[in-house]
Amino acid sequence: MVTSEHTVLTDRQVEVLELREQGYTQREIADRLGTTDSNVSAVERAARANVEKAQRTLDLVAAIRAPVRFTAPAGESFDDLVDEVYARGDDADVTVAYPRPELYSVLYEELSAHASQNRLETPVEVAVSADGDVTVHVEESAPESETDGETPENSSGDTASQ
Amino acid sequence: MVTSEHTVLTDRQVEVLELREQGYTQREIADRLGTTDSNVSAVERAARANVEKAQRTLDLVAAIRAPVRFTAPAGESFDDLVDEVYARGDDADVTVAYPRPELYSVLYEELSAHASQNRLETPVEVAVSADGDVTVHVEESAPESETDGETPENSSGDTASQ
DNA sequence: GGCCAGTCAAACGAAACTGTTTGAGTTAAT
DNA sequence: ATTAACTCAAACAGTTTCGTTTGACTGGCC
Repeated sequence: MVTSEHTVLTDRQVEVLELREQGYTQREIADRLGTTDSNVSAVERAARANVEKAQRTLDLVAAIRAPVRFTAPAGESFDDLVDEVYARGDDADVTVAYPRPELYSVLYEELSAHASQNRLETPVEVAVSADGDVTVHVEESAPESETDGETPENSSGDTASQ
Repeated sequence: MVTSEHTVLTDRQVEVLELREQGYTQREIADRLGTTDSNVSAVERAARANVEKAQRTLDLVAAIRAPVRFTAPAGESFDDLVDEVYARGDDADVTVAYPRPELYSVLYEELSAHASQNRLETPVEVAVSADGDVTVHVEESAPESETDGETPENSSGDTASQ
């Protein structure tokens, strides 16, 4: 029973993930644990969601710690974006760890879904870490709901809310 | 405002971490957010704890996915432990990514706190990943009685506890 | 001594998350 | 058409975590 505590996973989730990795089907695990395959599916899904959250969290703090951070506006071309990465890196005394063609393809690979004709369709947040790694992140758009007029972010009210 | 969602951090925690990284004191942040320095301290502590949890979580799933996993018993010598790592690696067709002296020192560095006179003081869980990385983990504490029984039989009605 | 920056514990209500059940749905193979 | 393996949504009660407040505390530094 590997660990359990001090992680974002529960004991149950670790249990299921472990057995799953060993090749058991959800039904087999359900029988062993005395529950239903539906339940095992749900627990496994929650577990994998938590692992992804953990991964994203580390990406986030890496971005927070990055000495170079800026937002590339929608409409910017890939060429300009590449230029900007190098320029901002210079300003902060950071050496970007990729030569130009490589940086170009790295950016393209991760942004092609949000670009067309070599131009960004949405604003993109760019970070360059202290060791020159370049990371990009696309802000999610506001999720849609039946009722309009959402205010997902704080509106500068000092109302202590949680 | 980098991201927020789909991580293990709350908006507040990201906010504090971000401002902290930019060099503000807790009091300055408290004034800006309209709360107390004590509160900022608490939020920051929770945030850092969550980041550590995220890191540990990824370590855990790496261990779960590892093709080689075994528990070295208390009392085993470091030399035997090193031997065992190579032997078990061979069994699973995994090439350990360290030559002997290096593996020895890597293990020693991480286990010296739980060893004396070149022998383990507690059982240690060892994992070798598919690419040959070796990881160790020391179980926290033994809560209660423990029976061996490794047979994967349905043994009892374990009340679903969480 | 008085500041400054920060930590820690206990308490609180509010919000989020947990595993579980139930029931329906999908996809592929036989 | 049946089965196996799995997904998904909604609901539930129980647990955990959240931010916050209050108050006391530790070290440095002047």
